[in-house]
Amino acid sequence: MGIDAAATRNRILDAAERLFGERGFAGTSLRAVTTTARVNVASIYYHFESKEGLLRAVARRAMASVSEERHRLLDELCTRGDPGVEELVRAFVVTGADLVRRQGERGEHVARFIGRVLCEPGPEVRRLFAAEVGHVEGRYLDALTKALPGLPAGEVAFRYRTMVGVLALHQMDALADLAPPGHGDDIWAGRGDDTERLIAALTGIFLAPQAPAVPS
Amino acid sequence: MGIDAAATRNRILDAAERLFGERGFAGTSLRAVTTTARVNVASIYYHFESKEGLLRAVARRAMASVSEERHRLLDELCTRGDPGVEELVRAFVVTGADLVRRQGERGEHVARFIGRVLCEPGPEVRRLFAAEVGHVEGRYLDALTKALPGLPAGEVAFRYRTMVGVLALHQMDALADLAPPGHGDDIWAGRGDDTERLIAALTGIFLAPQAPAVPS
DNA sequence: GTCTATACGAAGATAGAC
DNA sequence: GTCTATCTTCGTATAGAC
Repeated sequence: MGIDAAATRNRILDAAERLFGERGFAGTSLRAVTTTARVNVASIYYHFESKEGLLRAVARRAMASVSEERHRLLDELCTRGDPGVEELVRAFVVTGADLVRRQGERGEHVARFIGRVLCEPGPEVRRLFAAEVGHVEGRYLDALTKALPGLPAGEVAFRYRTMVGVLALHQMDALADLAPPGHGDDIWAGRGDDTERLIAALTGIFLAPQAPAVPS
Repeated sequence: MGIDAAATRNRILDAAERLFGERGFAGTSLRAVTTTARVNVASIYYHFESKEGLLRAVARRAMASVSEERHRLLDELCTRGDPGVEELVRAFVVTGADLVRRQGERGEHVARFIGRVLCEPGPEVRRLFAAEVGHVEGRYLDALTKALPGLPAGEVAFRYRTMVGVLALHQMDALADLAPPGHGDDIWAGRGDDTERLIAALTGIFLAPQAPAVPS
């Protein structure tokens, strides 16, 4: 693969990452991608085989960015001894902002894209996501479990996934839109920097007492 | 509007509710809707003006079902004096299960649909959602604020919306899919009845201490 | 008021020249 | 590797029959 081939591939990935994030997968046509990437429709099929192949490639790249960032933040945190719950949550939440700081605009696209991918398409992509970020997830789960003695690992995992979901929605601004016209505008500004309240709320998830066992 | 016209209308609404919930809005073609509803393509345009009009109609009907259920549960709760945080969260979460119990399969469709609608399309539909369920939201916010003295109304609203988001993801099984192959299958069964752990986690959100003010 | 038939464009995908 | 041309299918929407 020549240098310009790689460049083409990357332009396609960049465009798709942004558009999928903004309009969703089903809502984005390949033609929209090729237009903003200034490439031919056929080149997508050459490089990625199909629209879904493109999605997978974008997803893998985006996850890789996030995973890398998460690993870095976690490493940093662990040099100062076993981190507490809130520190772990903070590191997790801050990843997005950190990505923006390090990668500029692309960081936002990555965050949006991941938010979308997490709730839009079929389960397949979510499972790809799960497989791709498995390593970091494992480290986080271990650290959280250690920080939360008395809470079974299964419970920690459940709450971890809840956190992932909340962060995804937050990253695509889905929560801010829920403010109702009459009641909410004044009591919740929305769109501000909600990082701190987000961290507080998510930490609360982990610190909640264990649910009573259900007979099932 | 004749009796069979209303029947056609309802068949369309039922089909759309289910399909939008399963495949998303952009991912569902009108042809798919008309096929499962056994009606002609034109009848959609006759009854709903456009695809988006159909979405709005489906959304309104679904919200109405949920709102009604929520009001009922909240009424019931308030007859026994001022409810606590956990009781409120439980009533909120249980609505989905209750809807299934009362409406059968349709309850599941409604839940899925609302989950989708909440995170898929543009902000417009989310705002429609917000407007439509505004009344119940107001009552819940009031009750929660009363149950949480010391937590500013804005903070309660933020956390309430976080709860709505988590429930939406949960209702479309988005969270269960995140279990990674190697690590999670054993420690979190997924797909079980997670109602109790969900209630515990969400209650934790509200009981978390307030975040320190951010300079902004 | 409701359905049949169909127009029209856009979508995903491919073959083959360069 | 990249682009042109084209195929097929599907989606939205309408005009007109009943």
